[in-house]
Amino acid sequence: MDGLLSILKALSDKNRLRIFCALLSYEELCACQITEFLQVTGATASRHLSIMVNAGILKNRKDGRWIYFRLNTEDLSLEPVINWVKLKLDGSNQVGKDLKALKQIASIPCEDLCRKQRGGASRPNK
Amino acid sequence: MDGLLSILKALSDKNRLRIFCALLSYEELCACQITEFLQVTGATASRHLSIMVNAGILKNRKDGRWIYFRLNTEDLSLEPVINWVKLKLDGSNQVGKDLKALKQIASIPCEDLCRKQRGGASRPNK
DNA sequence: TATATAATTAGTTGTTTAGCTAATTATAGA
DNA sequence: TCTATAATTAGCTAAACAACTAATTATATA
Repeated sequence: MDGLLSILKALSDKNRLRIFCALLSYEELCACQITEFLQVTGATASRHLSIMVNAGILKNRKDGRWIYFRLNTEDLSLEPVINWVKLKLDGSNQVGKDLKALKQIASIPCEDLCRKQRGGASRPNK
Repeated sequence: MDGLLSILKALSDKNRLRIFCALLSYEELCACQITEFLQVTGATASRHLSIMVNAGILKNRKDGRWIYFRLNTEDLSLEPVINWVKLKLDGSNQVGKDLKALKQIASIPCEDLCRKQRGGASRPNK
């Protein structure tokens, strides 16, 4: 029961549910992309992601300085909840807006995105 | 998305998840039976139940002084989550203990149960 | 009609949690 | 090897929430 509870708690926060939905459409997303997507600090995004990883919902992989997150599709017992969320959020206004924003964010290389996040211009200005 | 979130929040509390599971095995349960089951005050049980009713997970019906709660099986979009929870909690130790306790509680008439809860003996002692 | 009582609602308290900034860790590249 | 930097962790604050007791509401029965 505790395992199920940790999954339910991981999904019962709006920002984490938005991450979950984003990863229904994107194979994987970098921490910096999720930070940009949620419009929170990197520390906050990182905490949300670690809650979801600890609950077994997400997996991650490291690629140099970047860490990419994806749904833990290896756990087949997550399939029903994935389908349920898809069913419930079909046509959702919020999801529509989020996917639109993600399309833009995913088109920016992580390097540029991170530069922007630390306050620089969106392109090197030398 | 807000509707889904309210369902997830309603299920992401241990006592409420226990109520949900109890109602997977019992067609309906009275507020006083759930109070006894959770071992909390009636006020606390009532609050949990109203959160679940507001989320659309439960329905209730009044029968005199007693109010009975049941899963809202009319909402077919709840089916996937019901099946998921069943799958996840199959063989759960907690559920086993709860069902055992419920068997005892459900065998007591509400009248006797309520008398016991307000501090009286389990049977009229006149 | 008056009293007893099941349930809910109001009000309070302690705990959990989401967000932030600052500090730390780990990796890439000069 | 040293510096820059992406991510995480630590520490803090404000908001959300679960539990309790007390007050209120609605129903049954003497």
